Amino acid sequence: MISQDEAFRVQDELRARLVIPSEPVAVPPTVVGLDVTYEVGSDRAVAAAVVVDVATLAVVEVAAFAGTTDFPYVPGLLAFREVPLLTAAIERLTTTPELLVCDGYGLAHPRRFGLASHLGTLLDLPSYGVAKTPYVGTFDPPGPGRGDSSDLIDSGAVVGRVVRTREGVKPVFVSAGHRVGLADCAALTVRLSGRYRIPEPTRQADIESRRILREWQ
DNA sequence: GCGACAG
DNA sequence: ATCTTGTCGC
Repeated sequence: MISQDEAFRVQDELRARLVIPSEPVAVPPTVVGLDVTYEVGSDRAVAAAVVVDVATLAVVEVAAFAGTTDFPYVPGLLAFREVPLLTAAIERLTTTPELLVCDGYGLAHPRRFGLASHLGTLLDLPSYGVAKTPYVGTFDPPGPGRGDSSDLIDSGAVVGRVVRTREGVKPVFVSAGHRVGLADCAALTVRLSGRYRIPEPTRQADIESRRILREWQ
């Protein structure tokens, strides 16, 4: 396992490859939702990569990787815990991944390099993060309706958007990862959310990784 | 120094 | 993250 100082250096090196376009990018026909479920009291875990059709929100393909983590959970270093498992799951897909939807943050991170940015630059794929709870930054509550959103601001910079995916539910925290701008990420999050607060790709990845871990142990 | 801290 | 079902409410 690498040290925290080494992990910081890896983040600095990978951040040099980061590309955040200021113009909108085309929405791909499919996206890949990602999540990891851990076994209680051990370092065994299952990562799931779920391909979702953007037009219908239907699950097109599920791939998973069961293994062990070698890095503890450290806020700000989540990528070092989850990226090896997630990349292994992504490599098992037969569908070509076009855009990664991660459970966590991208640029809304203490060093502007969360899990979504890490995975995106490593695989050179468009990526962004959807988190369920705040981490860095301040924000005003978004309006009450589906699609309402507000800026997530850290150190004077807009690092993400707080997005209401359903009327009357807690918002989610969206930030760009790599090769996609924040406005696209926020709009896509609303498009990818149907009946639930969590957008379908990461919601299905959560469900699948749980189910596979349950059957695997 | 103290508390807070994605999953 | 994880331990966990039903239940209240829109």
